[in-house]
Amino acid sequence: MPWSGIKNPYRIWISEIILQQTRVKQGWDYYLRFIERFPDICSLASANEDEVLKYWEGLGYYSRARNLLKAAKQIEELHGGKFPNTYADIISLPGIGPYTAAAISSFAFGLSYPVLDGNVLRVISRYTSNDGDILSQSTKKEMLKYLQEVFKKVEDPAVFNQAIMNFGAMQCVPSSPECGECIMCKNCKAYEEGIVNMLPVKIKKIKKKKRYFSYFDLEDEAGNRLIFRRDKQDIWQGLYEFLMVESKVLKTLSDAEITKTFDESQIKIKGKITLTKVHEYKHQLTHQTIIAKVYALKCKKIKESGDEMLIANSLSGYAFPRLLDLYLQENKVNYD
DNA sequence: AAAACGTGGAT
DNA sequence: TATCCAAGTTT
Repeated sequence: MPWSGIKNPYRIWISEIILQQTRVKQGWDYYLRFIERFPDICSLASANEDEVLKYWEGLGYYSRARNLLKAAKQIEELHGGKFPNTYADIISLPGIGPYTAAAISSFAFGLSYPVLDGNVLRVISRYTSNDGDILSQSTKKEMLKYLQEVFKKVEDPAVFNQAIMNFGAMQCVPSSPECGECIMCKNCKAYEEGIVNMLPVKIKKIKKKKRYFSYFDLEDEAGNRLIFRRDKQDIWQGLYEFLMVESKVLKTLSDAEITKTFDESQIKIKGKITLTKVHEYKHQLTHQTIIAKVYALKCKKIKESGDEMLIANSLSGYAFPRLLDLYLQENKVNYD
């Protein structure tokens, strides 16, 4: 990994945030680019949120990027720009929870805090044959208690944390681990009981809802486009999109309905709106399925409009959800 | 305390 | 195709 062996708390912080619910392969390039553009706390703290989000574009869980910026500012104000070196100060930063606080505390400062992530949860549940639901608070508490006991004998918390996570990622894998070759099998209770494949227990009930988005990508003859920043408490907060109407059911809008939508949004346009093409996308998220139609529209000129919207000639500085990023790439929109 | 938050790759 | 999973946190 690009960050292995690094002691720089800032870099460890960035890498740990990127790795939250994200595979190394997926986050690798993001880490390199992020570090290059924002090499230290100071450069991040003075950045603009749109740019930070642009560097996060496509990675998902965008609150991570927004919190990164907030935290950098907090470090500037409360800690004089120097990364805090106590667990209490670290966990008080936005975007940093128990796992990340323990990771930074041990990796950067050698403090004795056990990490408890998905890997560790799996390893401990098998090793101790604990069939509690690892998503429940009580099971996590139980396992953390177990680890804290173990940590009394741990000399190098950083090495131990790194080791147990790697062990989970490489040996004690979720499905069909090779227990016969495992160095821990002699003391593994789940192995002894023959229930390795039953563990860990995860009880989750996610109900997926379907949402239907109609996007209107209006471009004028000068190549200007109309975009909006998503600021509501919803998916993709802080990212940009075209004028959008959400509906309960899938529908195809007529030219008249499209024109009406622009009229109602009090957008001033010179010339008639003409439809070039309708693109369809299905986008799968954890808790919802987005079914989107993107109407590619042209007009003579987009005039100044309300302050919630933006008329942009180049879209390269704005972060878009993957769905729209795909659309922009497919249509070779001025996007650099 | 449960539900929401993204995306891509594996099963 | 559907579901699960990945170095979790916030509300």
